Amino acid sequence: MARLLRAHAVGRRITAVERLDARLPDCEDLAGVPIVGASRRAKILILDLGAEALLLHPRMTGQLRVGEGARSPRIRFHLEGAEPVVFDDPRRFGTVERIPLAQLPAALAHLGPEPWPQPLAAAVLADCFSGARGPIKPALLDQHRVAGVGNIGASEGLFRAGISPERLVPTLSLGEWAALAAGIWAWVEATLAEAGADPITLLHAGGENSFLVYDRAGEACFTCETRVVRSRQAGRSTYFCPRCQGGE
DNA sequence: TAACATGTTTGTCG
DNA sequence: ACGACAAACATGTT
Repeated sequence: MARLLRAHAVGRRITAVERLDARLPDCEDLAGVPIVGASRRAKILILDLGAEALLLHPRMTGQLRVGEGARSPRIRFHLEGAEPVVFDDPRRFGTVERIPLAQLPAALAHLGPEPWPQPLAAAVLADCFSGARGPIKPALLDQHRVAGVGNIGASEGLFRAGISPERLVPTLSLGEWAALAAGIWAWVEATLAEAGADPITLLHAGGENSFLVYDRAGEACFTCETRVVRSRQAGRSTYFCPRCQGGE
């Protein structure tokens, strides 16, 4: 989505903002403001508007679309010389926030380091989990430790690393932290490779995607044919191959 | 119908 | 103070 914004919106001027959901902030006064840049931190999209920053978080079901076709549009940014960018979000968990540009670092300060585009060094990743005692998978969802890994990414990263989601954090070796850093990185790469074909279309559970274990309970592991298991950790579904991710 | 859902924060409890 | 976890957000899908 950051790529989409860079390709489509950066360098253009906002001509009008149509807010269709009153829970989002009023953006009428952004008419005439140029979009200077677009970036991303964790899963937060950041539009640089010069004096302020616009933060968009898609959460569960939010998507960015260009032009018409949105099913549940919440806010529409009209641009000079281009189709509008629409924040389409049926479940309405997504957020839009306006902050002065100077407050941007503070607004993102709670986030742990990025596991992509540079894979985290094993020692750095291990450091992120200092103090954690419980199973690795729920800890991986904590944005303070590592940024941008959600429920799908945690299962997919652990599978690629060959580490059981039940493994207790203090028992992981340096080699396993390295494998996990590589596993998370590979998951992001695989996701972007598919999204790259059409930057507007996101991947969805149950749809066409490259999930190796997520949402595949009872199906054969692509590596060893063992049935993928679904369990529940901290109230969230976890998927794993009990053979490839053996141990505790 | 009931159960479950891709993300993240918040409050509660130990 | 810190870690762990259930609940909450609002709606759609199985």
